[in-house]
Amino acid sequence: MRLIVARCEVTYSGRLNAVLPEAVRLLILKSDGSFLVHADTGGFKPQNWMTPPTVVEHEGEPLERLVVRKRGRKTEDRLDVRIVEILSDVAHDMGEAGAIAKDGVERDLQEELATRPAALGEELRVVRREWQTDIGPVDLMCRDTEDGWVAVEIKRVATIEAVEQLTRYLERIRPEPGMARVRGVLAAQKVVRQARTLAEARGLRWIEVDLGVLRGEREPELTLFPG
Amino acid sequence: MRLIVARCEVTYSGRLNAVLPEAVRLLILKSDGSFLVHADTGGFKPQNWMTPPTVVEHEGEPLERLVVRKRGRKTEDRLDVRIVEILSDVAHDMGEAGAIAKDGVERDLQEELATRPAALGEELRVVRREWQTDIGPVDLMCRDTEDGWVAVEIKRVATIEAVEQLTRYLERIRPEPGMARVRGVLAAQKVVRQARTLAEARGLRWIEVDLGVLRGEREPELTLFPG
DNA sequence: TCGTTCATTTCGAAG
DNA sequence: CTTCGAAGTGAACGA
Repeated sequence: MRLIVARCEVTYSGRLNAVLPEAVRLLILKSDGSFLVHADTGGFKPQNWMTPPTVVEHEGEPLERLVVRKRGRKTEDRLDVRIVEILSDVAHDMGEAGAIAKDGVERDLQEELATRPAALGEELRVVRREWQTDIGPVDLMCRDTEDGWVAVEIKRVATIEAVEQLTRYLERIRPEPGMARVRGVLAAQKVVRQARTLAEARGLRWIEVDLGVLRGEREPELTLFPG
Repeated sequence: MRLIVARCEVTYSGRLNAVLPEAVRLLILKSDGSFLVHADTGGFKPQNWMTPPTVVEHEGEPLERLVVRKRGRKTEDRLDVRIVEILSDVAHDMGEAGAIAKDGVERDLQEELATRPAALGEELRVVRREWQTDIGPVDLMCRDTEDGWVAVEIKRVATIEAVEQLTRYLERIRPEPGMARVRGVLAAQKVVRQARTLAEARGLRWIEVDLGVLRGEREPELTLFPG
Protein backbone atom coordinates (compact mmCIF):
# COMPACT_ATOMS: atom_id res chain seq x y z
CA MET A 1 0.00 0.00 0.00
CA ARG A 2 1.32 3.38 -1.02
CA LEU A 3 0.27 6.44 0.95
CA ILE A 4 0.82 9.84 -0.58
CA VAL A 5 -0.05 13.06 1.17
CA ALA A 6 -0.01 15.81 -1.41
CA ARG A 7 -1.43 19.11 -2.47
CA CYS A 8 -3.33 18.17 -5.58
CA GLU A 9 -6.27 18.72 -7.89
CA VAL A 10 -8.37 15.73 -8.91
CA THR A 11 -10.62 15.33 -11.92
CA TYR A 12 -12.98 12.45 -12.49
CA SER A 13 -14.76 11.68 -15.70
CA GLY A 14 -16.86 8.62 -16.27
CA ARG A 15 -20.35 7.98 -15.03
CA LEU A 16 -20.35 11.65 -14.11
CA ASN A 17 -17.84 14.45 -14.09
CA ALA A 18 -16.36 15.86 -10.92
CA VAL A 19 -13.56 18.22 -10.01
CA LEU A 20 -11.79 18.57 -6.67
CA PRO A 21 -10.01 21.93 -6.40
CA GLU A 22 -6.41 22.10 -5.25
CA ALA A 23 -5.98 21.08 -1.60
CA VAL A 24 -3.96 18.72 0.58
CA ARG A 25 -5.30 15.19 0.46
CA LEU A 26 -4.37 11.60 1.19
CA LEU A 27 -3.97 9.37 -1.84
CA ILE A 28 -4.13 5.62 -1.23
CA LEU A 29 -2.92 3.10 -3.79
CA LYS A 30 -3.80 -0.41 -2.72
CA SER A 31 -2.07 -3.46 -4.09
CA ASP A 32 -5.36 -4.74 -5.48
CA GLY A 33 -5.55 -1.72 -7.78
CA SER A 34 -7.93 0.33 -5.67
CA PHE A 35 -7.30 4.05 -5.64
CA LEU A 36 -8.77 6.36 -2.99
CA VAL A 37 -8.64 10.12 -2.46
CA HIS A 38 -9.44 11.13 1.11
CA ALA A 39 -9.73 14.57 2.64
CA ASP A 40 -9.28 15.22 6.35
CA THR A 41 -13.04 15.61 6.66
CA GLY A 42 -15.98 14.06 4.90
CA GLY A 43 -16.29 10.87 6.89
CA PHE A 44 -16.50 7.41 5.50
CA LYS A 45 -16.45 8.16 1.82
CA PRO A 46 -13.44 9.05 -0.30
CA GLN A 47 -13.82 12.28 -2.24
CA ASN A 48 -12.85 10.32 -5.30
CA TRP A 49 -11.89 6.74 -5.97
CA MET A 50 -11.63 3.92 -8.43
CA THR A 51 -12.35 0.29 -7.70
CA PRO A 52 -10.34 -2.52 -9.32
CA PRO A 53 -9.50 -3.43 -11.97
CA THR A 54 -7.48 -0.32 -12.77
CA VAL A 55 -4.39 0.79 -14.63
CA VAL A 56 -2.28 3.48 -12.97
CA GLU A 57 0.10 5.78 -14.84
CA HIS A 58 2.78 7.77 -13.02
CA GLU A 59 4.33 10.88 -14.55
CA GLY A 60 7.28 12.96 -13.36
CA GLU A 61 10.10 12.49 -10.88
CA PRO A 62 9.18 13.70 -8.37
CA LEU A 63 5.62 12.70 -9.10
CA GLU A 64 3.63 15.35 -10.96
CA ARG A 65 0.67 13.46 -12.24
CA LEU A 66 -1.26 10.27 -11.61
CA VAL A 67 -3.80 8.89 -14.06
CA VAL A 68 -5.99 6.03 -12.94
CA ARG A 69 -8.08 4.28 -15.56
CA LYS A 70 -10.70 1.59 -15.32
CA ARG A 71 -9.67 -1.55 -17.13
CA GLY A 72 -12.11 -3.54 -19.23
CA ARG A 73 -14.89 -1.01 -19.64
CA LYS A 74 -16.54 0.32 -22.73
CA THR A 75 -17.07 3.86 -21.45
CA GLU A 76 -13.85 5.29 -20.11
CA ASP A 77 -13.62 5.92 -16.40
CA ARG A 78 -10.68 8.10 -15.56
CA LEU A 79 -9.20 9.86 -12.55
CA ASP A 80 -6.63 12.53 -13.18
CA VAL A 81 -4.51 13.77 -10.26
CA ARG A 82 -2.40 16.85 -10.80
CA ILE A 83 0.16 16.94 -7.99
CA VAL A 84 1.43 20.34 -6.89
CA GLU A 85 3.45 19.38 -3.83
CA ILE A 86 4.25 16.10 -2.13
CA LEU A 87 4.27 16.21 1.67
CA SER A 88 4.78 12.50 2.21
CA ASP A 89 5.09 9.39 0.09
CA VAL A 90 5.56 6.03 1.80
CA ALA A 91 4.87 2.42 0.92
CA HIS A 92 4.07 -0.39 3.33
CA ASP A 93 4.11 -4.10 2.77
CA MET A 94 1.01 -5.19 4.64
CA GLY A 95 0.65 -8.85 3.80
CA GLU A 96 -2.73 -10.49 3.87
CA ALA A 97 -5.52 -9.16 5.99
CA GLY A 98 -7.68 -11.81 7.57
CA ALA A 99 -11.25 -12.15 6.46
CA ILE A 100 -13.81 -10.26 8.45
CA ALA A 101 -16.28 -12.24 10.54
CA LYS A 102 -19.70 -10.60 10.76
CA ASP A 103 -22.74 -11.43 12.78
CA GLY A 104 -26.08 -9.71 12.80
CA VAL A 105 -26.79 -9.29 9.10
CA GLU A 106 -30.05 -10.24 7.44
CA ARG A 107 -29.08 -13.88 7.04
CA ASP A 108 -28.52 -14.24 10.78
CA LEU A 109 -31.97 -12.84 11.45
CA GLN A 110 -33.43 -15.26 8.94
CA GLU A 111 -31.69 -18.20 10.63
CA GLU A 112 -32.98 -17.25 14.05
CA LEU A 113 -36.51 -16.73 12.81
CA ALA A 114 -36.40 -20.06 10.99
CA THR A 115 -35.72 -21.80 14.30
CA ARG A 116 -38.08 -19.62 16.37
CA PRO A 117 -40.96 -18.64 14.11
CA ALA A 118 -43.04 -17.89 17.20
CA ALA A 119 -41.13 -14.60 17.32
CA LEU A 120 -43.12 -13.66 14.23
CA GLY A 121 -46.08 -13.04 16.52
CA GLU A 122 -48.22 -16.04 15.72
CA GLU A 123 -47.90 -19.79 15.83
CA LEU A 124 -46.21 -20.88 12.62
CA ARG A 125 -44.41 -23.93 11.28
CA VAL A 126 -41.54 -23.27 8.90
CA VAL A 127 -41.98 -25.38 5.78
CA ARG A 128 -38.98 -24.06 3.89
CA ARG A 129 -36.37 -21.32 3.96
CA GLU A 130 -35.60 -19.72 0.59
CA TRP A 131 -38.80 -20.99 -1.03
CA GLN A 132 -38.18 -20.57 -4.74
CA THR A 133 -40.45 -18.62 -7.01
CA ASP A 134 -39.64 -17.70 -10.59
CA ILE A 135 -38.72 -14.17 -9.53
CA GLY A 136 -36.61 -15.10 -6.53
CA PRO A 137 -36.77 -16.83 -3.18
CA VAL A 138 -39.24 -16.09 -0.40
CA ASP A 139 -37.23 -15.94 2.83
CA LEU A 140 -39.53 -18.19 4.85
CA MET A 141 -42.59 -20.16 3.79
CA CYS A 142 -44.71 -21.26 6.73
CA ARG A 143 -48.09 -22.70 7.62
CA ASP A 144 -50.31 -21.46 10.40
CA THR A 145 -52.37 -23.47 12.88
CA GLU A 146 -55.11 -23.89 10.27
CA ASP A 147 -52.59 -25.05 7.67
CA GLY A 148 -52.85 -21.76 5.80
CA TRP A 149 -49.74 -20.68 3.91
CA VAL A 150 -47.75 -17.69 5.14
CA ALA A 151 -44.91 -16.09 3.16
CA VAL A 152 -42.42 -14.16 5.30
CA GLU A 153 -40.10 -11.50 3.97
CA ILE A 154 -37.21 -10.67 6.29
CA LYS A 155 -35.15 -7.49 6.28
CA ARG A 156 -32.80 -5.78 8.68
CA VAL A 157 -34.52 -2.51 7.81
CA ALA A 158 -37.79 -2.82 5.92
CA THR A 159 -38.66 0.04 3.61
CA ILE A 160 -41.45 0.45 1.11
CA GLU A 161 -39.34 -1.65 -1.25
CA ALA A 162 -39.62 -4.64 1.05
CA VAL A 163 -43.40 -4.35 0.82
CA GLU A 164 -43.20 -4.26 -2.97
CA GLN A 165 -40.96 -7.29 -2.96
CA LEU A 166 -43.30 -9.28 -0.73
CA THR A 167 -46.23 -8.17 -2.87
CA ARG A 168 -44.52 -9.44 -6.02
CA TYR A 169 -43.87 -12.80 -4.38
CA LEU A 170 -47.49 -13.15 -3.31
CA GLU A 171 -48.68 -12.29 -6.83
CA ARG A 172 -46.53 -15.15 -8.08
CA ILE A 173 -47.47 -17.64 -5.41
CA ARG A 174 -51.24 -17.13 -5.33
CA PRO A 175 -51.90 -18.72 -8.74
CA GLU A 176 -50.22 -21.94 -7.52
CA PRO A 177 -52.58 -24.78 -6.58
CA GLY A 178 -53.83 -24.40 -3.02
CA MET A 179 -51.97 -21.13 -2.57
CA ALA A 180 -54.74 -18.69 -3.42
CA ARG A 181 -55.07 -17.52 0.18
CA VAL A 182 -51.39 -17.29 1.09
CA ARG A 183 -50.79 -14.46 3.57
CA GLY A 184 -47.77 -12.18 3.70
CA VAL A 185 -45.76 -11.15 6.76
CA LEU A 186 -42.99 -8.58 6.79
CA ALA A 187 -40.45 -9.03 9.58
CA ALA A 188 -37.53 -6.70 10.28
CA GLN A 189 -35.46 -5.18 13.05
CA LYS A 190 -36.95 -1.89 11.91
CA VAL A 191 -40.02 -1.28 9.75
CA VAL A 192 -40.10 2.34 8.56
CA ARG A 193 -43.39 4.19 8.70
CA GLN A 194 -44.18 4.26 4.97
CA ALA A 195 -43.57 0.53 4.82
CA ARG A 196 -46.02 0.02 7.68
CA THR A 197 -48.65 2.09 5.96
CA LEU A 198 -48.26 0.40 2.60
CA ALA A 199 -48.15 -3.06 4.16
CA GLU A 200 -51.37 -2.43 6.07
CA ALA A 201 -53.03 -1.00 2.97
CA ARG A 202 -52.19 -4.21 1.15
CA GLY A 203 -53.34 -6.51 3.91
CA LEU A 204 -49.86 -7.58 4.88
CA ARG A 205 -48.89 -7.95 8.51
CA TRP A 206 -45.63 -6.39 9.66
CA ILE A 207 -43.66 -7.02 12.81
CA GLU A 208 -40.45 -5.74 14.32
CA VAL A 209 -38.16 -8.37 15.83
CA ASP A 210 -34.95 -7.90 17.76
CA LEU A 211 -32.09 -10.29 17.07
CA GLY A 212 -30.76 -9.91 20.60
CA VAL A 213 -34.10 -10.68 22.20
CA LEU A 214 -34.55 -13.52 19.74
CA ARG A 215 -31.34 -15.08 20.95
CA GLY A 216 -32.17 -14.48 24.55
CA GLU A 217 -29.18 -12.23 24.96
CA ARG A 218 -31.53 -9.52 26.10
CA GLU A 219 -34.87 -9.77 27.78
CA PRO A 220 -37.83 -8.58 25.80
CA GLU A 221 -39.27 -5.34 27.08
CA LEU A 222 -41.77 -6.41 29.66
CA THR A 223 -44.08 -4.06 31.44
CA LEU A 224 -44.79 -5.80 34.70
CA PHE A 225 -47.09 -4.61 37.41
CA PRO A 226 -46.18 -6.89 40.27
CA GLY A 227 -48.37 -7.17 43.27
CA MET B 1 -5.25 13.59 9.83
CA ARG B 2 -3.40 10.87 11.66
CA LEU B 3 -2.21 7.83 9.74
CA ILE B 4 -1.21 4.73 11.66
CA VAL B 5 0.08 1.60 10.02
CA ALA B 6 -0.05 -1.15 12.59
CA ARG B 7 -0.47 -4.83 13.22
CA CYS B 8 -3.78 -4.93 15.01
CA GLU B 9 -7.01 -6.73 15.78
CA VAL B 10 -10.27 -4.83 15.42
CA THR B 11 -13.61 -5.57 17.03
CA TYR B 12 -16.84 -3.82 16.17
CA SER B 13 -20.05 -4.04 18.08
CA GLY B 14 -23.14 -2.04 17.32
CA ARG B 15 -25.62 -2.64 14.58
CA LEU B 16 -23.84 -5.95 14.15
CA ASN B 17 -20.78 -7.61 15.59
CA ALA B 18 -17.60 -8.08 13.59
CA VAL B 19 -14.04 -9.15 14.27
CA LEU B 20 -10.96 -8.53 12.16
CA PRO B 21 -8.16 -10.95 13.07
CA GLU B 22 -4.65 -9.68 13.70
CA ALA B 23 -3.02 -8.24 10.57
CA VAL B 24 -1.26 -5.12 9.33
CA ARG B 25 -3.71 -2.39 8.48
CA LEU B 26 -3.95 1.34 7.90
CA LEU B 27 -5.83 3.30 10.55
CA ILE B 28 -7.06 6.75 9.58
CA LEU B 29 -8.17 9.29 12.17
CA LYS B 30 -9.70 12.31 10.50
CA SER B 31 -10.04 15.64 12.22
CA ASP B 32 -13.82 15.50 11.87
CA GLY B 33 -13.90 12.40 14.06
CA SER B 34 -14.11 9.83 11.28
CA PHE B 35 -12.23 6.62 11.90
CA LEU B 36 -11.34 4.18 9.09
CA VAL B 37 -9.61 0.81 9.05
CA HIS B 38 -8.27 -0.09 5.61
CA ALA B 39 -6.52 -3.25 4.45
CA ASP B 40 -4.25 -3.34 1.43
CA THR B 41 -6.98 -5.11 -0.50
CA GLY B 42 -10.73 -5.03 -0.42
CA GLY B 43 -11.28 -2.05 -2.65
CA PHE B 44 -13.34 0.98 -1.89
CA LYS B 45 -14.71 0.04 1.49
CA PRO B 46 -12.91 0.17 4.82
CA GLN B 47 -12.89 -3.11 6.72
CA ASN B 48 -14.24 -1.21 9.68
CA TRP B 49 -15.11 2.39 10.34
CA MET B 50 -17.06 4.88 12.35
CA THR B 51 -18.62 8.04 11.02
CA PRO B 52 -18.78 11.23 13.11
CA PRO B 53 -19.64 12.16 15.75
CA THR B 54 -17.23 9.96 17.70
CA VAL B 55 -15.17 9.94 20.86
CA VAL B 56 -11.70 8.38 20.63
CA GLU B 57 -9.79 6.97 23.59
CA HIS B 58 -6.06 6.27 23.40
CA GLU B 59 -4.34 3.83 25.75
CA GLY B 60 -0.65 3.09 26.23
CA GLU B 61 2.58 4.78 25.28
CA PRO B 62 3.45 3.54 22.74
CA LEU B 63 -0.15 3.09 21.68
CA GLU B 64 -1.63 -0.24 22.68
CA ARG B 65 -5.32 0.29 22.29
CA LEU B 66 -7.77 2.58 20.55
CA VAL B 67 -11.44 2.71 21.42
CA VAL B 68 -13.77 4.65 19.17
CA ARG B 69 -17.31 5.26 20.37
CA LYS B 70 -20.30 6.81 18.69
CA ARG B 71 -21.46 9.93 20.43
CA GLY B 72 -25.13 10.73 20.92
CA ARG B 73 -26.66 7.35 20.21
CA LYS B 74 -28.96 5.22 22.25
CA THR B 75 -27.46 1.87 21.31
CA GLU B 76 -23.72 1.82 21.79
CA ASP B 77 -21.57 1.63 18.70
CA ARG B 78 -18.02 0.76 19.53
CA LEU B 79 -14.78 -0.03 17.72
CA ASP B 80 -12.00 -1.61 19.69
CA VAL B 81 -8.49 -1.71 18.20
CA ARG B 82 -5.88 -3.84 19.93
CA ILE B 83 -2.51 -2.72 18.62
CA VAL B 84 0.28 -5.29 18.55
CA GLU B 85 2.96 -3.39 16.66
CA ILE B 86 3.18 0.09 15.21
CA LEU B 87 4.97 0.34 11.86
CA SER B 88 4.26 4.01 11.26
CA ASP B 89 2.38 6.79 12.98
CA VAL B 90 2.30 10.23 11.36
CA ALA B 91 0.00 13.24 11.49
CA HIS B 92 -0.60 15.76 8.74
CA ASP B 93 -2.20 19.17 8.91
CA MET B 94 -4.26 19.20 5.76
CA GLY B 95 -6.32 22.35 6.00
CA GLU B 96 -9.63 22.61 4.23
CA ALA B 97 -10.39 20.51 1.21
CA GLY B 98 -12.46 22.23 -1.43
CA ALA B 99 -15.97 21.01 -2.03
CA ILE B 100 -16.46 18.58 -4.84
CA ALA B 101 -18.28 19.76 -7.95
CA LYS B 102 -20.37 17.03 -9.56
CA ASP B 103 -22.18 16.94 -12.84
CA GLY B 104 -24.18 14.19 -14.43
CA VAL B 105 -26.32 12.98 -11.58
CA GLU B 106 -30.06 12.39 -11.82
CA ARG B 107 -30.89 16.01 -11.09
CA ASP B 108 -28.85 17.20 -14.08
CA LEU B 109 -30.71 14.81 -16.33
CA GLN B 110 -34.01 16.11 -14.92
CA GLU B 111 -32.99 19.70 -15.59
CA GLU B 112 -32.05 18.99 -19.18
CA LEU B 113 -35.23 17.05 -19.85
CA ALA B 114 -37.31 19.82 -18.29
CA THR B 115 -35.93 22.26 -20.83
CA ARG B 116 -35.96 19.82 -23.76
CA PRO B 117 -38.90 17.49 -23.22
CA ALA B 118 -38.83 16.64 -26.93
CA ALA B 119 -35.95 14.32 -26.02
CA LEU B 120 -38.58 12.18 -24.32
CA GLY B 121 -39.62 11.02 -27.77
CA GLU B 122 -42.88 12.87 -28.19
CA GLU B 123 -44.09 16.44 -28.17
CA LEU B 124 -44.66 17.42 -24.57
CA ARG B 125 -45.06 20.59 -22.54
CA VAL B 126 -43.62 20.55 -19.03
CA VAL B 127 -46.26 21.74 -16.57
CA ARG B 128 -44.23 21.23 -13.41
CA ARG B 129 -41.05 19.68 -12.15
CA GLU B 130 -41.36 17.83 -8.82
CA TRP B 131 -45.16 17.54 -9.00
CA GLN B 132 -46.20 16.69 -5.47
CA THR B 133 -48.25 13.66 -4.56
CA ASP B 134 -48.84 12.41 -1.04
CA ILE B 135 -46.26 9.67 -1.54
CA GLY B 136 -43.58 11.87 -3.06
CA PRO B 137 -42.90 14.05 -6.08
CA VAL B 138 -43.27 13.02 -9.72
CA ASP B 139 -40.13 14.20 -11.51
CA LEU B 140 -41.91 15.84 -14.45
CA MET B 141 -45.59 16.37 -15.07
CA CYS B 142 -46.34 17.17 -18.70
CA ARG B 143 -49.20 17.47 -21.17
CA ASP B 144 -49.17 16.09 -24.68
CA THR B 145 -50.46 17.67 -27.89
CA GLU B 146 -54.00 16.60 -26.99
CA ASP B 147 -53.67 18.07 -23.48
CA GLY B 148 -53.43 14.60 -21.96
CA TRP B 149 -51.41 14.35 -18.76
CA VAL B 150 -48.08 12.54 -18.78
CA ALA B 151 -46.10 11.69 -15.64
CA VAL B 152 -42.38 11.22 -16.22
CA GLU B 153 -40.10 9.33 -13.88
CA ILE B 154 -36.41 10.02 -14.41
CA LYS B 155 -33.53 7.82 -13.34
CA ARG B 156 -29.87 7.52 -14.16
CA VAL B 157 -30.33 3.76 -14.26
CA ALA B 158 -33.91 2.52 -14.31
CA THR B 159 -34.53 -0.86 -12.72
CA ILE B 160 -37.71 -2.71 -11.96
CA GLU B 161 -38.02 -0.47 -8.90
CA ALA B 162 -38.33 2.63 -11.05
CA VAL B 163 -41.30 1.00 -12.77
CA GLU B 164 -42.86 0.25 -9.39
CA GLN B 165 -42.29 3.82 -8.29
CA LEU B 166 -43.91 5.26 -11.41
CA THR B 167 -46.77 2.81 -10.99
CA ARG B 168 -47.36 3.99 -7.42
CA TYR B 169 -47.46 7.60 -8.57
CA LEU B 170 -49.96 6.83 -11.30
CA GLU B 171 -52.17 4.96 -8.81
CA ARG B 172 -52.21 8.10 -6.69
CA ILE B 173 -52.71 10.56 -9.52
CA ARG B 174 -55.45 8.77 -11.48
CA PRO B 175 -58.18 9.35 -8.85
CA GLU B 176 -57.59 13.12 -9.11
CA PRO B 177 -60.17 15.07 -11.14
CA GLY B 178 -59.35 14.97 -14.85
CA MET B 179 -56.36 12.73 -14.27
CA ALA B 180 -57.95 9.34 -14.88
CA ARG B 181 -56.10 8.86 -18.15
CA VAL B 182 -52.67 10.12 -17.11
CA ARG B 183 -49.93 8.22 -18.92
CA GLY B 184 -46.55 7.21 -17.50
CA VAL B 185 -43.15 7.57 -19.13
CA LEU B 186 -39.92 6.18 -17.72
CA ALA B 187 -36.78 8.01 -18.87
CA ALA B 188 -33.23 7.02 -17.98
CA GLN B 189 -29.70 6.89 -19.28
CA LYS B 190 -30.08 3.15 -19.02
CA VAL B 191 -33.26 1.11 -18.72
CA VAL B 192 -32.42 -2.48 -17.75
CA ARG B 193 -34.17 -5.22 -19.65
CA GLN B 194 -36.52 -6.42 -16.92
CA ALA B 195 -37.62 -2.84 -16.32
CA ARG B 196 -38.45 -2.55 -20.02
CA THR B 197 -40.52 -5.70 -19.90
CA LEU B 198 -42.42 -4.72 -16.78
CA ALA B 199 -43.00 -1.18 -18.06
CA GLU B 200 -44.42 -2.48 -21.32
CA ALA B 201 -46.60 -4.99 -19.48
CA ARG B 202 -48.05 -2.12 -17.48
CA GLY B 203 -48.60 0.13 -20.46
CA LEU B 204 -45.81 2.50 -19.53
CA ARG B 205 -43.52 3.89 -22.19
CA TRP B 206 -39.79 3.82 -21.53
CA ILE B 207 -37.02 5.68 -23.28
CA GLU B 208 -33.27 5.90 -22.94
CA VAL B 209 -31.81 9.39 -23.12
CA ASP B 210 -28.16 10.42 -23.18
CA LEU B 211 -27.15 13.48 -21.19
CA GLY B 212 -24.31 14.21 -23.56
CA VAL B 213 -26.51 14.06 -26.66
CA LEU B 214 -29.15 16.07 -24.82
CA ARG B 215 -26.65 18.83 -24.29
CA GLY B 216 -25.42 18.62 -27.83
CA GLU B 217 -21.97 17.67 -26.64
CA ARG B 218 -22.21 14.54 -28.71
CA GLU B 219 -24.14 13.92 -31.86
CA PRO B 220 -26.77 11.22 -31.72
CA GLU B 221 -25.79 8.08 -33.58
CA LEU B 222 -26.90 8.58 -37.13
CA THR B 223 -26.82 5.87 -39.71
CA LEU B 224 -26.58 7.72 -42.99
CA PHE B 225 -26.60 6.22 -46.44
CA PRO B 226 -25.54 9.16 -48.59
CA GLY B 227 -26.03 9.16 -52.36
C1' DT C 1 -22.06 -10.70 -18.50
C1' DC C 2 -26.22 -9.16 -16.73
C1' DG C 3 -29.49 -8.60 -13.10
C1' DT C 4 -30.87 -8.72 -8.18
C1' DT C 5 -30.23 -7.94 -3.45
C1' DC C 6 -27.86 -6.51 0.71
C1' DA C 7 -25.20 -2.97 3.29
C1' DT C 8 -22.85 -1.30 10.25
C1' DT C 9 -24.96 1.03 3.36
C1' DT C 10 -23.52 6.59 3.46
C1' DC C 11 -25.12 10.94 2.24
C1' DG C 12 -28.01 14.76 1.56
C1' DA C 13 -32.25 17.30 1.47
C1' DA C 14 -36.70 18.30 3.04
C1' DG C 15 -40.48 18.35 6.35
C1' DC D 1 -35.08 15.78 14.75
C1' DT D 2 -36.73 12.01 11.53
C1' DT D 3 -37.78 10.45 6.92
C1' DC D 4 -36.88 9.46 2.36
C1' DG D 5 -34.56 8.65 -1.95
C1' DA D 6 -30.02 8.84 -4.65
C1' DA D 7 -25.39 6.98 -5.07
C1' DG D 8 -19.74 7.29 -9.83
C1' DT D 9 -23.47 3.56 -4.71
C1' DG D 10 -19.96 -1.14 -3.85
C1' DA D 11 -19.92 -6.03 -3.36
C1' DA D 12 -21.72 -10.74 -3.39
C1' DC D 13 -24.28 -14.08 -5.66
C1' DG D 14 -26.87 -16.43 -9.19
C1' DA D 15 -28.47 -17.26 -13.99
